[in-house]
Amino acid sequence: MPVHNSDIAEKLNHLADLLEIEGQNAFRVRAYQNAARMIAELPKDLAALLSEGADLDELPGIGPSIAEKVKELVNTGHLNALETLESKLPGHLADLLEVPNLGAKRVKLLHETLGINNLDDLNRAVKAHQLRKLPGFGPKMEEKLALALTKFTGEERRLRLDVAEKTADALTTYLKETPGVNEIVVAGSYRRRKETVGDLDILVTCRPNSPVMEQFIHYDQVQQIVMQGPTRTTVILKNGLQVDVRVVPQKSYGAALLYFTGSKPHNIALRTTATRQGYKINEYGVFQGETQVAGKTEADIYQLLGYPYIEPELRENRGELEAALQDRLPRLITQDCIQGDLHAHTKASDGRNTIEEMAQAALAKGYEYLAITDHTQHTRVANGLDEKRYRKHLADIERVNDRMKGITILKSAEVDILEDGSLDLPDAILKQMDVVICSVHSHFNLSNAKQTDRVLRALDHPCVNIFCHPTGRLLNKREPYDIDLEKIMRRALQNGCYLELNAQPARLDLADTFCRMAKDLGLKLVISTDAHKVSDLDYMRFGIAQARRGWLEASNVINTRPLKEFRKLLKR
DNA sequence: GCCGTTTTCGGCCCGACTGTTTTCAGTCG
Repeated sequence: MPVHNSDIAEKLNHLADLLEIEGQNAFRVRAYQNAARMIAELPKDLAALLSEGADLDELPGIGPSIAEKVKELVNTGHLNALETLESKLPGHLADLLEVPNLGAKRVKLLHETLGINNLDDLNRAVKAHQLRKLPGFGPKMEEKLALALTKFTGEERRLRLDVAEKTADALTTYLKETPGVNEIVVAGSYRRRKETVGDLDILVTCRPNSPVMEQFIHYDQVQQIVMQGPTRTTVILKNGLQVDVRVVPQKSYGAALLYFTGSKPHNIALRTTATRQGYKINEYGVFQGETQVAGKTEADIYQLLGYPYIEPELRENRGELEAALQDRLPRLITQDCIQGDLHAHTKASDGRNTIEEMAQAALAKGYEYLAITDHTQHTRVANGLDEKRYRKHLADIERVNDRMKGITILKSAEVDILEDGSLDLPDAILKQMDVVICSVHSHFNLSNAKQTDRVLRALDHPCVNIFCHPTGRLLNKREPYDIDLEKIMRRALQNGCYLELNAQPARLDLADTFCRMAKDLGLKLVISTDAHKVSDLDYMRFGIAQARRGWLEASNVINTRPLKEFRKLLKR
């Protein structure tokens, strides 16, 4: 069975957990966690890199020891070091680390004194009041753990960005009503525009004695107060989302914003640099001795340390600090660069609005063009069009196009790629389209080789221009299908076609790391909303955010081009 | 275990809050 990066990352994380419980050096533990994170984010399979003879310890965070372990995993499917450790510590012990307020030290103590090996054991011990006798535990901790265990599912809960946005908007509006509040900003992965967020980090500056924390804990959506102090309060909302509010003085605003925006690895890297330069960074500012030398704005801090401003979407410690020093930071794409949307449905298949309504909405956005891309016959659930209906639909598009001023409607369809890689409409019809986009909507479970070949065959069809939502994933709902995207990208490049970054917040497909892979390969992308109604055209901003996370510039995205140039780029 | 424009050895971000303490360890972000 092939070993994927996610499997390797999971094993390394498990190894890190057990080493931590065993009481190993914390930095050694972190080395495994760092490597696991880097590997999980890598767009290319390590197994493939190894078979090409690549030197793994050239990857950041991987040295000789971890490189050896990855090799072992890829070649044998086993990891001796992990298995040895599992023979000493029960395999499910690491599950306990996921329980709030339990870290390595406490888990070790529970295991050694009460023989607790898993969540069930912990449940029993809590109910039997055995914990309060242990050193470092007491009645309060026992109570907290009991409460945590009733809700604990073991699954990490991350909210889609668009869902989190609604929660954040309502809460910040409410907090702004507090007397004395100056600035409120949602930082964290939300500000970095990650596709999902685990919690909300809200930063507040206010006059002294502003009752903002009181206001916060009395928000009607608060279910539980996790902790409460003068500068930091954490609650869980009724929808399960954790929210942290931090209050800092105005002179620390930039430092606090930088700190709470993260990411953690970006901050650690930045602080390490600061230390080398004789400074200390914390959330209150940059300090030389006792003196604050920067901190009012983020830009001041970057500048002091010798960096240009780094956009939040880039702060993942994926090379942005090095690029900044060498003046190689991308000029990230912005929404006003977009000249047209290349993926939109109408009532003809599963959309809610007419061709004209969609075109009017696109015109109102200032677009020069809009492709109408209804489904084809094979996607029956979406009322896909067969040849006969499609011919009539083409005529409808032409009629509306003749009537409309100020925008060009492009004749198109989201053509199904069938299981064998053939297309769902005859060539004679495809040839009449201005642009042909195609997608996988069935047979998600093919092997990597078959799925890849299927799409390669579609890309080899001379009429095809764009391959849509290339991995088929639905965030929190459906895993991506197994496909070799690097091969797909190389073929697209070779054939003069493109991949879509689908801006639907439930898809955001391509992922940021694949956007960057495309850029590195020299393949341009299209950012499209896949709108099924007029208001969905607003999803463009999620696509733009994802593109920015993938280091894309306007020049990497073909629907930033005016129509005339765009048409030229479609020629294969 | 990883890493290097002070280093191939000796570092590795830094602070808030809680509970159990009698001055602090553990957890978390």
